[in-house]
Amino acid sequence: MHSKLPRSFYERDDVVQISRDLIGKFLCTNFDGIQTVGMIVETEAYNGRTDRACHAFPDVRTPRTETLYGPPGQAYVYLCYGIHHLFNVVTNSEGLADAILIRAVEPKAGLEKMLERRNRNKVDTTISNGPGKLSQALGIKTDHDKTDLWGNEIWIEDGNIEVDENQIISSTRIGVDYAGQDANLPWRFLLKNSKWISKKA
DNA sequence: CCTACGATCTGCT
DNA sequence: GCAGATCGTAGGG
Repeated sequence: MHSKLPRSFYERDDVVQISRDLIGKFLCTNFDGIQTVGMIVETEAYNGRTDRACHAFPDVRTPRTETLYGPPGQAYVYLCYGIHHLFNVVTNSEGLADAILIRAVEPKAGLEKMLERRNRNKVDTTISNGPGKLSQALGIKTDHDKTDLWGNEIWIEDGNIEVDENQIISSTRIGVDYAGQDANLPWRFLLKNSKWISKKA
């Protein structure tokens, strides 16, 4: 049985642990009656209070970061480089701006639709091996910012894939050089031996 | 108002 | 390996 992750999954206070727990889970979307599914193989944790790399650090409330301060279990989708829609999961409790960036998925269902959205004609790893690419493949845009993850458009399922702790690799996060020392935090998590990740650890 | 730049991707060399 | 794309956001005047 595949079941949607409950609100309690996102409400926990350790964003790093939740990032690990998301490896192997299924990210699903359903727009206009067409479902697409990808297994999460790469994540990054961002802590709103201690982490310079987080958009909300140290306590920056702006129209954009309001989502991060909102309820856990919602999507935080923002535009990067004016082109890419990056999908994050808000965690912890309301008022605490923690989030997890989903960086890569292994396509599992709705491959035809993913190809169409990506403007490709053949499935290979480049279909979804990066945060901008997977959002495009799954049809996620900034319009979906603040979407609840237990609704009918975007959700995450437990696909009952057993992922042992030693199957998860950690490394430093990508593209956060601006964060000084915090760029060295090992808060990127990868499914070992997956060919669907964005870059090797 | 104005400016600088980004949790990236692609195509070309 | 590298430059260009492309625009919302944040911060300063």
